[in-house]
Amino acid sequence: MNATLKVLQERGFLKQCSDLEGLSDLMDRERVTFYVGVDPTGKSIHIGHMVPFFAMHHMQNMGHNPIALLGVGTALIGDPSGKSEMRQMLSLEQIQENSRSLKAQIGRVIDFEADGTGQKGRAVMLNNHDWLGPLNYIDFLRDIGSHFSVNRMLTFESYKQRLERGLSFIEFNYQLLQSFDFLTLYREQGCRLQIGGDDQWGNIVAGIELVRRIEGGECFGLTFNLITRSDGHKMGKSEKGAVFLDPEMFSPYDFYQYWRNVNDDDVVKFMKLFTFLPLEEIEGYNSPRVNVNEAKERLAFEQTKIIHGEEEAEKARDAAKAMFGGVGSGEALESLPAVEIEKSLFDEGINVVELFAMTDLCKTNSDARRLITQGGAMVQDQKISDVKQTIDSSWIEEGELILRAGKKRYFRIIITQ
RNA sequence: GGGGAGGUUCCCGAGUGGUCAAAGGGGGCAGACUGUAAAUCUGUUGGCUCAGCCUUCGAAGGUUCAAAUCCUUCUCUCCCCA
Repeated sequence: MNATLKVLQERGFLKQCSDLEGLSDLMDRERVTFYVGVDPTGKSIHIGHMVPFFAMHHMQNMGHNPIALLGVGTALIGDPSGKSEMRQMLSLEQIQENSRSLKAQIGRVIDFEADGTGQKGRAVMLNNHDWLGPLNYIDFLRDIGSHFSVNRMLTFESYKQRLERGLSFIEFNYQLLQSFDFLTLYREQGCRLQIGGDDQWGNIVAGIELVRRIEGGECFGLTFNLITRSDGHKMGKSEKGAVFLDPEMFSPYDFYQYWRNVNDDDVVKFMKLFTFLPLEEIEGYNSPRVNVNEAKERLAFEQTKIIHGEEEAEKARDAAKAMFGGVGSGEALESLPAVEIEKSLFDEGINVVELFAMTDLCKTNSDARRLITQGGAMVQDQKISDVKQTIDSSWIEEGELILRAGKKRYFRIIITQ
């Protein structure tokens, strides 16, 4: 098998390939241009969306040329694959704004600077609105639509399910548009391969067939395992919602903690998929002699480094160590979420319930009251169980207060004049 | 256009005049157990000046001592027929 494919296989990416042997031969012979699509339906992608990009990273490093295709055009429609509900329609402006932030995020693992003269392949980002936008309906129906059989499409699992719940006509067209993307990239960029999550299998195959019918060209499809957690929870979902890459939406500290707390059974799997550590090194963590917690720390650090940079990763790691190791030192505390409160508020003391409600630890007073009643609230490492407790300036140390909700959530209050 | 079924608290989903802030499950939060894991068990899960009060059951009106439950209009969704 081709060396690049072997890497992907060993790291646990591969699920299906339209023609593994053929693709392997092609990749042995030449630098292959390949693409993956991403829908700019939100301001930030979350970690579950990153799998194909990590795969893409390895492929680029081994000399193949990635195209990250922003589905600005298709996002206006919505892909029915794997979705149980109709998607919300977004405005073009919203989508284009989303696209800008996505490119930066994808840039964390794909090198868009590489020009393809070195070992690395050349990477570009394209936008399918460029060719879907100007499409003429009649021409499209005649040239592309004629190649699709409704009977055939209805046999696809993704559509079958949607028939139960309802499927609008424009959503039904998604497959045609995605196939047209592939055709366009084949013609204009010499793209031979489309990769994606396994939920994209049907659409990818449709694209390959379209290229063969119209251009007689041979293209390939490769899908990756949809990542699941061993506890059955959805990958990329945390207590705080989806694990977004945007630090504004999901702080680097929480990001680190998400990986730090993955299931034992998932650590090695995730290291292979979501870090660039060499496989031999990862295997080292597979041994029962190694403490899983060391492995988790490594996973969390590496992953945070890739997405948020080394500095943030170190800060998150130090903060976590300080918090869970016992006493927190001043420096490490800096990456904890914090709020500034005026000193005067503490002159007469403030009720704990209100204090907690001012932080992100509790949404409302009731929420804070519950936390305290149930014994989960702490101020400066002292358990507070009385909702009437007052916190005054005598609690303040070194100009701050550390609040804690439960075992894992901390919040820093900085006292200002 | 005709006929039918529906819109319930974060989600799914009970509830068909007072005993409903609304069953049950999921999810979340907290506690116990631990390893900052999982599983398990327990508690909790609208808001507030919290033994009391206030706002919720698609929207607006109405009937009633009393409505998520009845009536009217509007609105949205789904299904069947054309």
